[in-house]
This record gives sequence, structure tokens and C-alpha cells, in this order.
Amino acid sequence: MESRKRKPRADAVRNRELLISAARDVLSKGGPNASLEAVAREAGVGIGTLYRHFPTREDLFHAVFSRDLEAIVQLAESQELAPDPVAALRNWLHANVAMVETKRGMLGALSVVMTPESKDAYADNMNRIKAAADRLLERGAAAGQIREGVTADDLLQTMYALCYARAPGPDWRVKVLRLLDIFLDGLKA
Amino acid sequence: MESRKRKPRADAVRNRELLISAARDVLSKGGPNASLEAVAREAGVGIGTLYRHFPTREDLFHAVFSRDLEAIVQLAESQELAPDPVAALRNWLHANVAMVETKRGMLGALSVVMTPESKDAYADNMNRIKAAADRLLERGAAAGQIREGVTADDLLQTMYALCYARAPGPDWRVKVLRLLDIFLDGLKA
DNA sequence: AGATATACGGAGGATGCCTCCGTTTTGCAA
DNA sequence: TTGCAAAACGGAGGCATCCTCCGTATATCT
Repeated sequence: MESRKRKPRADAVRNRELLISAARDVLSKGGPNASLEAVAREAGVGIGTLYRHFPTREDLFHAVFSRDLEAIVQLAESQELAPDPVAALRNWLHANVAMVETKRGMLGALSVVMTPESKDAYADNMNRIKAAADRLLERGAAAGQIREGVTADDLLQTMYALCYARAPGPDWRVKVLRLLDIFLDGLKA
Repeated sequence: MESRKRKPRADAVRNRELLISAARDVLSKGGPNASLEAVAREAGVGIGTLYRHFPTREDLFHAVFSRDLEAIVQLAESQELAPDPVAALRNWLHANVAMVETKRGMLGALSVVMTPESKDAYADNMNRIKAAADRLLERGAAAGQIREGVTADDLLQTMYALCYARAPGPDWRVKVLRLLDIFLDGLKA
């Protein structure tokens, strides 16, 4: 009785893809309370299919978010070689904010997903991001530019918190970046 | 035709009170999506009564939040006379966080309520808070301790953002305070 | 090709949202 | 007091969404 597993069915794989894609659209518009039935409709599958793939609303959010997270991983790792670690951190955070800005509608969903319990769900990507950021922080600390004991978690938590807070009008990004820069100044040794 | 107004009915006043109180309980537990029918049940009134007093979910949140806001106003104004403005700001922010901690469950509701559009709803209290904080900031700036151009809005936005971000486990407050202190350091001139 | 594991879809019961309106209560004036 | 109109009450009902369950359909493996 070898543990040979049957290959996953092609339609299941396809539908899962359709659902994630539809969810991204619908959640972007409708926020975290968007109708899941609308997601199923948009994807062209039955509601039962949605619930089989993603038993809870959170599971669906996770899937969408994990997908987007990969782009941020790229970004973090691409900054590794920069000469000035503080500037690199700044660049990376700013790029993150810009990316978040393109999916304002998902912010609510994002917060639902960013609970501590669920952290290990996308531990892979998160760890890569944190590792990259931590290396930058350590380089900064070694160079005497950044205070000791600051972790990538601190940075990420602050950034997401600031992004997440719904802010007034069209200058959203400007305001967020300003507050983030103040925080970065506070990080200096 | 003098503008004599009939005194508001006693049962209406009483029910409004009951509803706000019940809402505080239910929202604390259930978060921003808690059932409004549960609130009405808890308050012992009909669902219709709830909707007459608070036509939208947000209206109800506003009422609960406005009530709690008054305590924070007291706090802000009581710090006005402190000798060291930076320390006073720190105290005040920390006290705010402690207060928020007692209603973690309401954080979600709070964010729903803290949109720019609704700001004037509790403009009175908000203005008093901001005025007090701004005076502290100006004193700090005049003393050369705090950078120019920082507003009470910046402080409040950051604090609520950090509080709002759901954070891991039991050391929630410790973590938030730490990040907040870093931000305060960034404020220094 | 046939067998069977796997996935599909949507009906249906439960719950929540909000409106509408007949009934009840309250404040005011006579 | 008493009567009455304004004000408030409660909950039935129409609609939307949630989520489960299961009969039907289809892909994979032998």
C-alpha cells in the first residue's frame, strides 16, 4: 500500500485558479464583506465548489493574498545588494506602499488575514521577506546607523498598520509615506 | 408659532441608552459584523426600534464611540499643564493605548467609524483632543525638542493604526507601545 | 472500457438586513 | 383629569447571504 497519490483532477485545478482570480476582483471592489456567491458567479462555478476549495472566507483570502505576496518577496530580495541599507529599507517600504495602493479595496481583507494565528499559513514567503529585511537591518546596525533590536516584524507591522488605517482622500500615499519616514528616523541609532 | 419643542419621550430616551449599552457589549465580542438583531435582543427592544434610533450600522458605532471618546478628551486636557511636553505626549499616547486595550473587540468597529467623511460627526470631541495635542506639540517645537510641522492628526493616525493592526498574543500592548516610542523618537528635532 | 475516487452544482434551511405599518404609549392642553 | 395627536414601539415579511448536503457528472487509473 504505497502512498501513491492520484494526480489532482484537472477541472479542480482549473476551478481553483478561476476562484482565486475572481476573488481578487470581487474583493478589490467589495471589501472583506463581499458576497462569496458573487465570487462563485464571477468564476462561473457553483457555490458548492467554492466552499469545497475554501471552506472559510479566510481560506479564500489567504489564497489570494499568498499569490500577491510573492511579488513582494521579489522586491525584498532585489534590494539585498544595495549599498546603503537605510536607503534600501526606505525604498523597499515605499515600494510596498505603492503596491498596496493598487489594491486599496483589499486592505480590509488583508487585515482579516494578518492575524497571528494564521501566520504560518504563508510562512514560506513571509520568512523570505523577513530574512531579507532582517539582513538589511543587521547591516544597518553593524554600520551604527540603526538602533539594535529592531526586527523585520516591527517594520512590517508598522507599515501594514499605517497602510491599513483608512486615510483621507487622494493624498493617501503621501501621508502614509510621511509617517513611515518619521518612523524610520526613529529607528536611527 | 414659537419654536417650542415637545420634550423627548421618556421611553425613547431610555431605549436609546439601552441600545448603546447593549451595542457596546455585543460589538466588543462580535466585532464590526456582529448581528444588530442581537443588539436589539440584548437591549430588550424590537429591531424596528433599533433602526429608528440608528438607521445605519455606522450610526450605532458612532454613538458608542462618541461616548467612549469623552474619556479620552479628559485625558488629553489633563496633560496640558505637564512641564515636559514630550513626556506628556508619551503619557497621553500610552494611556490611550491602555484604554483601547480594554476594548480590543471594538477595534474593527472603530476603523469603520474613523473614515474621513464621518469626521465631523464627533468633531467636538475630536477638536478638543487635537487642540490639546497640538498645544503640546507646539510647546515641544518651541523648545526645540520636536520637529516642525507635525500635527495631532499625525499622532492620532499613527496611534490608531498601530492599535488597530491585530497583533500577536498577550504582549499586544507592549509591542504597540514599543513601536509608538520609536515613532516618537522619530519626531524629535 | 469499466470501476471508483473525486469533484461539481445548486436546492434548501438558517440567519441577518432593513422597511413598513398597525398598535401602544406619552406628553400636552383643555 | 381626560382626550387626542404626536411619537415611539415591535415584529412580520421580503430579500440577500451563508453554508451544508447529496445526487449527478467526470477524470484518473487499471
